[in-house]
Amino acid sequence: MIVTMKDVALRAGVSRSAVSRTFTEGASVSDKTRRKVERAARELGYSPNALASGLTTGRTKLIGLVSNNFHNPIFLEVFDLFTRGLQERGLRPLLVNLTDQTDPANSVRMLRQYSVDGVIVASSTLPPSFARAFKDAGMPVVHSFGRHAGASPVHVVGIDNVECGRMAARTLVTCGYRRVAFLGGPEAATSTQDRLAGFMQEMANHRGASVSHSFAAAYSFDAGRAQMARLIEAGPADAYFCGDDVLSIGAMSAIRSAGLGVPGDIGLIGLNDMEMSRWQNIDLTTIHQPVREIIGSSIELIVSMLERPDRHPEARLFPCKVITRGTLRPAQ
Amino acid sequence: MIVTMKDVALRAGVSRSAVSRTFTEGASVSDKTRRKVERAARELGYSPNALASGLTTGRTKLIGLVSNNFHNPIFLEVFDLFTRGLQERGLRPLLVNLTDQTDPANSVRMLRQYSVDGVIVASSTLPPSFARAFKDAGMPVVHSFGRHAGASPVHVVGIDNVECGRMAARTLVTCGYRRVAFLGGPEAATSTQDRLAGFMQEMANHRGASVSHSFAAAYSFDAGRAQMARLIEAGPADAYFCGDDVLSIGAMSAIRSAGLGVPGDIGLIGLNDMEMSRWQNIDLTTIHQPVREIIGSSIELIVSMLERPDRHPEARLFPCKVITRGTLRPAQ
DNA sequence: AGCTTTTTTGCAACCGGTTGCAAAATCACT
DNA sequence: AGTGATTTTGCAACCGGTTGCAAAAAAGCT
Repeated sequence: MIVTMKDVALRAGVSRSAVSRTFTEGASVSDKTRRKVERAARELGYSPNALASGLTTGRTKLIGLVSNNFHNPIFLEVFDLFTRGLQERGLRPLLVNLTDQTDPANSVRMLRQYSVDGVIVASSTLPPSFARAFKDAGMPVVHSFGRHAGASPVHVVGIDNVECGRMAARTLVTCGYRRVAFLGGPEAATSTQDRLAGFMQEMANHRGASVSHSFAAAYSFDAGRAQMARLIEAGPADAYFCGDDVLSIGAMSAIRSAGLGVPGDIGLIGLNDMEMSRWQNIDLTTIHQPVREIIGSSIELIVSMLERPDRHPEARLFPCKVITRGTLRPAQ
Repeated sequence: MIVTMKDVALRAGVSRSAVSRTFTEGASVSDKTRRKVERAARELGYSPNALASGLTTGRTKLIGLVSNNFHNPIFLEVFDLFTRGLQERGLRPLLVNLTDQTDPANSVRMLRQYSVDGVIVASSTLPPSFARAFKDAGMPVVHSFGRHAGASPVHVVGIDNVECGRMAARTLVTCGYRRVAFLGGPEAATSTQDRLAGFMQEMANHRGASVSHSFAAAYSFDAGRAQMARLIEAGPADAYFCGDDVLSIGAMSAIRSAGLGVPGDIGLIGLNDMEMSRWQNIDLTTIHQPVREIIGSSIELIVSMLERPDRHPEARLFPCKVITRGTLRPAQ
């Protein structure tokens, strides 16, 4: 059934080594035998078994793509870009879906069993320890959308969440809001903590303003809606910086359900600039995160790690910018 | 660095075979040696290499997950459910992102190189020939969200698109619309063709009504918006059955931008019932597609194919139902 | 042509596992 | 203890490739 190099060698009248060499970049083969082999391979429909070759070379061209964000619409774009980018470089994404219960050790073992060449952790909510677990197991790792924590032992590619918090605060102040608040994602998420920190830091420069904060249970529509409903009940602020776009949309829904208007009664600014934020019936003012650049850079990093696994870990942070749409009143 | 069965064998004072048998279900090992081996394995942090074992057993536990729908929000849920479901059964999804240019032969070769145990094609727009290419290459295949075409040579799990077309037509008629139309996805997509056929078929029973149809360039917000803008320009129908939910939302956006109302001036019914369709600022009446059941069934099928690869191909179609929300006027 | 240098080639060992087979060990029984 | 049946074990060959090494072939030179 399955055609191996032995079959090709036989048909081409050469040794198995010759076949192997024909299919390995930069190996020494004469044009004559290469042609013979290629012809035989074509006739037999042969293509080398990546797994078998990975066994000896130690290179499987498999990259673990680890994530726990399977509910945030922005991750559809993330998966698209990652899979495309990896494919273009001849790499294969092995997808790992981390549910809340999964033990890091478990995924580490799993990816080691498949001897992946590297791991991309794509998540803004996983703690840094997660990426480190892979590194400790000896695999090249890049943490995309991760937190840049002091001297991280692994590569981190993402945005400066603290700065985003400041940016949101400045924007709200510029629009003349006085009673502002942060409606964060899950309290434990590093991204939430950082955005809050930046937000508070910047607001501290504006003594006249009143600032508060609270957290939604998840980065999700329902969580945003529920939390905003609670806030309205208790007497809401004038404007909210929401942990991300889905959360913002949930909040918007709660506001409208309460008979209030956006931005008339309450202003909103999100973070991510996911595709649907520009949909006309959403039209969310938000902070744009350069997803494409982050992913491109992550892939570039993991590829370079394949050659130099000991490459010194670095943090690559990309600047974000405010996209003004219709959920904040105009700047004064 | 990497610990192999030889190391474990040495440490446990047994042969390599003994180690192998300890880790293979149902092999003959005495409790005594099993314990010795397990202890040594634990101390060394050993876990067997899935690729090496796949080489001899012919089972890699890798499943190719092939899709081209990386822009439709419903596919985030699809990927989530597939990866979870496969993981739970000890299988690993190898993701393949088909761009428009990719040649079927190419992906077939690629997946053969990694000797995947099976392939799940998850797409409503790919022609049946695509799934067949994998089957012809000798891999177990399931086409999820595919078309049930007469005697398909591969397993198909999905919905009856023709019946959905009829269902949409009946719903519009029941609501009293007289000038109705189908706003399809890409004309070439099998799902579009089938939905159109069913829609026309059912409308043929209602001679008083006027029916028309047109197609959007893709199942996307922009395509839906653009096409609806064109339709409004030319004088729109009273209600539209849209190819899917994203398309509907795009259409809705165009309608509102034109100063018209939904469902006041134009009614809309979508298909998919993706998560955001129930978001309060969208609130789309749509036909629910039982994604969870389709995926569960697909996985069950592919798993059963692992044991009996020659299993006779079947079509599993799940019933859909109309979810009434706010984009059609109430039934009369 | 004869010699040296360079390129190409096949052999054989190896990657990390699995498995048929026969020998060794254990068990059950008289 | 001795016998036969049953279980456990290690050997060795294999899965589909790669690669160091030395021999063979080709190329370059006088």
